[in-house]
Amino acid sequence: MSDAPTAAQPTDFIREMIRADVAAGKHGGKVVTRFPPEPNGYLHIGHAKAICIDFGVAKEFGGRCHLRMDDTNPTTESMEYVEAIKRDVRWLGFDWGEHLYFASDYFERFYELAEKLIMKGRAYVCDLPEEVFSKEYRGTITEPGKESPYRSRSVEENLELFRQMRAGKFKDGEKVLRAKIDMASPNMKMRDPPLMRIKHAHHYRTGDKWCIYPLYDFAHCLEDSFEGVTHSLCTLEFESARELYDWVIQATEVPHVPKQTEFARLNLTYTVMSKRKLQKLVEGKHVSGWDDPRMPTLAGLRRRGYTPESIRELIARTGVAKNISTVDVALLEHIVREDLDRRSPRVMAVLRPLELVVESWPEGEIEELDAPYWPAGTEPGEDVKLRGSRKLPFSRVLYIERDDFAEQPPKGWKRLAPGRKVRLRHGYVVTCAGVEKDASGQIVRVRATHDPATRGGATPAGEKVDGTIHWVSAARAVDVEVRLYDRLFLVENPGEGDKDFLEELNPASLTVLTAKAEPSLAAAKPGDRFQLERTGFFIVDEDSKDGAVVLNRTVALKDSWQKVVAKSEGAPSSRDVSSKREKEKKEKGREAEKKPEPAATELSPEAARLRDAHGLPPETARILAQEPVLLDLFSAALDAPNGKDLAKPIATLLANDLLGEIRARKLEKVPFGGAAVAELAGLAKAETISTAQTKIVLAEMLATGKAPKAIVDEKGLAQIASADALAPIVEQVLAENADAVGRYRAGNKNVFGALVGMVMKKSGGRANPKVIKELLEKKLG
RNA sequence: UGGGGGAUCGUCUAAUGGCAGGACGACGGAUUCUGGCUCCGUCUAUCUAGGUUCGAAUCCUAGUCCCCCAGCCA
Repeated sequence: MSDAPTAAQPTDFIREMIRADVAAGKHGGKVVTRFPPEPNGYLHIGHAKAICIDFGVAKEFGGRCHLRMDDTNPTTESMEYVEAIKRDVRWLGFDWGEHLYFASDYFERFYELAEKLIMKGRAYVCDLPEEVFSKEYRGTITEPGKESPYRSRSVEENLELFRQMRAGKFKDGEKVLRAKIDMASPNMKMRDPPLMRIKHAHHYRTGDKWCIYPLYDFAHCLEDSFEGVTHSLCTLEFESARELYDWVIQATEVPHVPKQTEFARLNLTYTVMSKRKLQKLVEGKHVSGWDDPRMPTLAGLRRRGYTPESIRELIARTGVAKNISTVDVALLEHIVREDLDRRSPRVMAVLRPLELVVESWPEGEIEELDAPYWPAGTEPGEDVKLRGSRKLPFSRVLYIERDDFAEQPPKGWKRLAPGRKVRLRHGYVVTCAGVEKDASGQIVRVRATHDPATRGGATPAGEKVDGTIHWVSAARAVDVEVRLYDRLFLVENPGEGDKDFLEELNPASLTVLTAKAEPSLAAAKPGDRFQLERTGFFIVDEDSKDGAVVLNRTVALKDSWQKVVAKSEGAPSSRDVSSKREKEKKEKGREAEKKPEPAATELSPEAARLRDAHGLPPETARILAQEPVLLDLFSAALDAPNGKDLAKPIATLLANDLLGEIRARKLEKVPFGGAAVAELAGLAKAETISTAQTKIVLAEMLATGKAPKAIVDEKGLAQIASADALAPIVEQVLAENADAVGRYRAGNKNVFGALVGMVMKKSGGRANPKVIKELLEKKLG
């Protein structure tokens, strides 16, 4: 993390794409990204993912990343949020340099481009009220919409009306500027989407200068273009907006063309991430504010004691992909413990005190013991201030944790109990001599005697203790407020199904205690971090005042004893339950899938004819019959000299290898004829080339239209089938991969394929796999 | 349902026709002046069904399930 060397450079589909773009010299090899929040709320850990990706890739490719406030909606935004966003991005560890931008600075340019669209006849002023357009004109996902009666207004009229819109002649919603695209588009976003709307509202930056404001789909792509953004990275829900993004760029004829790419947003278990839900938590006073330490906001996480390094590490470890996923918060907790372990000096505090009287210790005597801040073997990070050790007062009356004493200890108990001997950490070994109870039977005091030979907690050779517990001197303890934070919700996915997420709040997400702490803690300042031994990692809260320290628990220590206790109580953890449920659901789904018997699909007459005439597998026949391009090629190929004998390989070649290409590129014809296909099939049949090579040749044919034989000669693809030629390569591979050979001999038969592959690679893909196999089998016995 | 995306251990993710790998987690053990840290071991996966191939998570076909889009929010 902070000073640990980062593991391998992260790689993912976005970085791969950018690497390819740079290699191809797109945008002169430059990379410009942007992080574009709307300043209408606080950033949360989901935004952190976008920030890490946007700033991270820019840095990795030697480019730059802009921080841009996407402030096109005057009614929701404010300067307070702008400042909060800047603070949080900086805290996370990123720097935008001079590149801070505001969409609101581009309002005039948006307006000019809107007029341009009107003049090109690609936008119009529409008078339809919102609900009318939505109900009567937009259509539905299955039915096309119909055109607005205002769609055919003249350029002059549109221009005049649009200027009046700007001049404030109309009320909110009375008119809107629409793109003139296609009311029948299968993509709802393309059905004449609104570009500029009327809003008589004060904007926090432009004041009352404007009463028309651009909408996201019009503004965002242009902002990217204006700023020279090359890669506009956003989350998955904008996938269907990409077509419109490209339309606006093309229609406005802006010189710079950015490209949008989408990735999956970050979700975490046991929390909510949507702005709407977070707002409800704040407004409903379920939390103390946007920076409540239980909130997934960056401000909340910071106050909770999470480090920016730990958050960046979470993003790095969870990766970038397009799968919609929910990361287990246990991973974040693991990462922050790992990080805090090196940042947090160890001190002691007793959260739920129980008096322990050391009867063998003289009344009134206090001894200062030396206690190291760091356990042996733990290397503190560079930026920690507290090193070495501090003094710990030992006295006759101490406090220990109530949980560390049991009158009737359960099996496996490693703490104090009558007659048991434990080490008081850095203190003395004590033996429990008895308990005192009040009238109600409550334990109020534990009595013990100490062993003077164990000063500092040392145990003479051979001596065993039942365990080690933490403690503080009652005479010298300082009171500190301890805020124990736990997960905000009881369930992994709050609000899942039709549940109300507020009913799934964890009532015990905050416990406030007055703890007894060792005296050194009195000097703690806000931001200081500690590990309270055997309890958890804590940070000193900003609410602390002189003499009144407040500690927030960032994360508890792992507690394997608690797990034992929970298990003996027989309560399955919620995780077990939910994963079990998942599994059942999955199995059910599979059963349901299996039920319908594979109905023998009826072949069309044409497909049946192909199957019968050439002995084709039904599936292949069906594909040929329904794809005219393939069918033409097939019949032409049959007319080639050896075509009739190759009917089946030709058919599979077409249906299996060519079909995908045709569909992917939406080709209506290919640059070669049936004879070429027959020739290719012939080459494969004669084992002049291998099946894998067939695909390479086919791709080349598609690209250049050259004849198969010519391509094989030109690229030197002809197969090597001679054992004499291949034997040395096989020998070499075996010699270089002794470990793989070992695994094969040990029983991992899959290694065989890998060895074939290695020989293949060494031969430039030209070796005949059947011959390789024979050679390998002979060698490996 | 039209369009656009996605499906790999319980979770997240890798493998770009050639040994299904890593991390978290769970379980067991070693070590320990924190039931922490550290170390060792074990567990668990390619949505289904066909096809192509010497070889398929990856290519082809058909299906299943999940997500997004019908704000004048972003």
